[in-house]
Amino acid sequence: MRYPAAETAEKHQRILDEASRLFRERGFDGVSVSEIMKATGLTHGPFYNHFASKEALMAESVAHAAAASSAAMEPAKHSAEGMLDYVQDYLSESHRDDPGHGCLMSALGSEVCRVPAVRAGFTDHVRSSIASLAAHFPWPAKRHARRDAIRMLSAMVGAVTLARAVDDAALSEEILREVRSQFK
Amino acid sequence: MRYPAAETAEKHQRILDEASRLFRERGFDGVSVSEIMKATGLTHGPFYNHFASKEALMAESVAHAAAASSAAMEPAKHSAEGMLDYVQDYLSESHRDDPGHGCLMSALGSEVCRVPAVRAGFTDHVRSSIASLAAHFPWPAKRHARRDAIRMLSAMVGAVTLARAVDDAALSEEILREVRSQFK
DNA sequence: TGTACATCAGTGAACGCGCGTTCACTGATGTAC
DNA sequence: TGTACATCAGTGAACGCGCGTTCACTGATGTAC
Repeated sequence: MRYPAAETAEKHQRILDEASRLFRERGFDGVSVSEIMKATGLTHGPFYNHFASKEALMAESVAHAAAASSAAMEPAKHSAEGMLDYVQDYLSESHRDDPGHGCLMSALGSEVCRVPAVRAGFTDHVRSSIASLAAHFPWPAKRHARRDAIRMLSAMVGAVTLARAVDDAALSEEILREVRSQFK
Repeated sequence: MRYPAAETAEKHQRILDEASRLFRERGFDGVSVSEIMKATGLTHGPFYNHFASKEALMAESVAHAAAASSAAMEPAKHSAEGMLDYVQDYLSESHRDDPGHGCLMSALGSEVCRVPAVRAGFTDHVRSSIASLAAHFPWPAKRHARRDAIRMLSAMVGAVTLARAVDDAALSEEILREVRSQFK
């Protein structure tokens, strides 16, 4: 049956919300189109009314998660303390334990290079993350801000990735703690 | 038909060689059992003479790649220059472009937490990588060696992961270069 | 304003495909005598 | 040393399953008059 026009756009957003969460939690291959549609409360059929293919959804989901991530960082940019807290939260146990609502780069980092369709959106996100950290983090030397932002982002992404992968709670916490204290 | 006993053990090793290369290149879900067996020059049938399941192969492959990685680092441990070169090579374009023979952590980092069977072997590898870096890298302050090793490893894994994911050659090289110069 | 009809998002059965896994069979090797 | 037979890694067809994707159909909504 035909549905009110407004609902269609809203459903598109809901599919993206669920897809970007599930992809981050389970990886691109770990979630089926049916599961994503079920999570939005629909059957799998109308998926192709919204997206050309699963790969197209992956690409839009990455861009969607990137936009959400950037929006979440926005308030922190207004103060040095905000940026320090942002980095500390990034390296927290609660971020480690909630990949579905967390950073794209640490959740899907090693998969992105194998999915051509998502690389462009991912690259934009890396670029804007570096730029935001460089511009707003309270660096001791502004002249090296970009260089230092790249180093910090690498350490953040690596630390959260390793902290999630490791199955020893003490080691996982040690990794987060030691990288956290590097940027305090 | 029955085959010479010596060949069996050798084939087991060849399967592990190919599997650990292919998993690093394409991810756990990106390679089928048939492809791995074909790469070793066999049909897929005898796979189950060697391994209980694909998941068991993943676990052995991770341990196999970890052992190879540790062996490759061994000669570097004998001198400060060796360790400095090791880290520079890790952060090189050639390592970035050859995940199949490179570091487990940057190739499969974000997938490991979703495959319970491989986490133990992966954790051992993280632990031994931290210990080796802490013990042999020429740190300015030995007292903080372990802390500094954790920070360096996080940055190395994050940098190579991002450098591979990004589809902009200049940005990819910039990431590697800036993290390389941090440890020179 | 009321009626007739075209639209199109959602339904759910169905498609082909490749996956991990199983199995009856083969036949050179290793072993018992 | 020679012969008879058990072993078992490799073969390749086949299994069920879940995947991404398609499609004929439904029926409330939006539109033309």
